[in-house]
Amino acid sequence: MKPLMNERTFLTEAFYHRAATTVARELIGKILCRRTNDGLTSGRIVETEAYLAKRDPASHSHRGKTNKNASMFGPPGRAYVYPIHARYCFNAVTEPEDVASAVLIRAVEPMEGVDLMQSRRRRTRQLELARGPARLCEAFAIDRQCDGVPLTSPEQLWIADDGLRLSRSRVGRSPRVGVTSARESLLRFFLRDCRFVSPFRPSASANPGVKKTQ
DNA sequence: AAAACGATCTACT
DNA sequence: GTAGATCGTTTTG
Repeated sequence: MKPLMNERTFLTEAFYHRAATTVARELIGKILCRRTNDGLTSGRIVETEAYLAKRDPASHSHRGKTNKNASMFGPPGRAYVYPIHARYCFNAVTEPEDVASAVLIRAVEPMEGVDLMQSRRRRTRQLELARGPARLCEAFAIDRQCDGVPLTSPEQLWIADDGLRLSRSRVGRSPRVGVTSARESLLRFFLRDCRFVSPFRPSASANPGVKKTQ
């Protein structure tokens, strides 16, 4: 496990202050880091999905600001964490304040704190530990208390850059773009342009719950 | 206070 | 590939 976590390389607000699709693509290969009383966990981001502010009916911000999606309307570089199906999903807020776009982190490849992750989830194969937006939240102990926390300082939750460079062309749009709900089925067009995967994504095979659309 | 709702997961074929 | 589980949160009566 080679790359040492240099906390001075964390991404700052300027990184997130750009188009959600750009941030989604560039987050591939970066390192999600989390520190709790239990210790440090980190992992390579291998799959992301942008949720656009306007004209994207799948975005939680699409029908305006509410208590629950408020942090999406806040400044970029903060967490938007939101409960679903008895678990949680983690987003990084992007673009200027009030635009309300965000990037969902869909999968991470565990690096540090694997034992801790395995104790938080039930013992699972390493590549399965944090593959899936709700799985990674469980592995990293991310819940509603993280909603709104800044990602722009290496304290409890941040994203680091260890210098790995993936060529733009190798960061592809997801070949498995699909639908996970009836509502999402209306959104194939958007998904096609908003999901990104790492060429080094673990387990190129099944992604449960995702159906083919073509 | 009860019911409905998920940007999902697991187990199993 | 899919059925059934899951439970915190919001919505409804």
